[in-house]
Amino acid sequence: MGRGKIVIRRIDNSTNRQVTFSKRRGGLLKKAKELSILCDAEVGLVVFSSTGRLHEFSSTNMKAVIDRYTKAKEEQAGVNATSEIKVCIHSS
Amino acid sequence: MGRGKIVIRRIDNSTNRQVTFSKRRGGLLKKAKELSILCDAEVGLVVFSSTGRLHEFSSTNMKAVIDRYTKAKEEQAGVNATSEIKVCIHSS
DNA sequence: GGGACTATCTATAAGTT
DNA sequence: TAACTTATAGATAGTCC
Repeated sequence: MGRGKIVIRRIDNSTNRQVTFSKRRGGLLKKAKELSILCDAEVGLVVFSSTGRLHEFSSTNMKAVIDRYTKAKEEQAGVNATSEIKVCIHSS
Repeated sequence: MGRGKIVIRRIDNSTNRQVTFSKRRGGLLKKAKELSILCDAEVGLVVFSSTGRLHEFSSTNMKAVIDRYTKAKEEQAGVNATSEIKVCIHSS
């Protein structure tokens, strides 16, 4: 978007990269917030700039999102483990 | 964007909410990826739909992002603790 | 570094099949 | 209901301060 089309690859010029980071980070955080409101979704977004600075958004609080994420992943792993067990039983 | 302007509030109609969620989730994930590439940033994004389904993007891997986030937060807390100690020393 | 501007590109709301 | 289409709102690249 903007005056010219750009290719999605690392911006070499560090000044331009910083400016683009600042603009797009704002846009991304805004859209994350909009999604959470419009669609009643729980969203957690963490961004570290190339200089190591942290920026974040969470619709509730980040710890809650991370905990929920971790649990969801554990459950997924559980399901996979179960299906692997089933596979073992079937193939033996 | 689109044929009409919308207000950012929860979409009541569940069908419309689901359609909008699907579209905007895609857009958000894409922009998160673009930011990470263009600006050499580390990004982690977690989205739970209102029905509880998990969607995610991470520029490296989510565990690494969460660990880095946790450490950054601990350091922030450390800095704050230090300044509070300083305040105590000064005021005593 | 941060705003303001604006031409242009992209995302998407609404409509259609 | 999910795709596909299209008109339009919104994001942003380039620019100047």
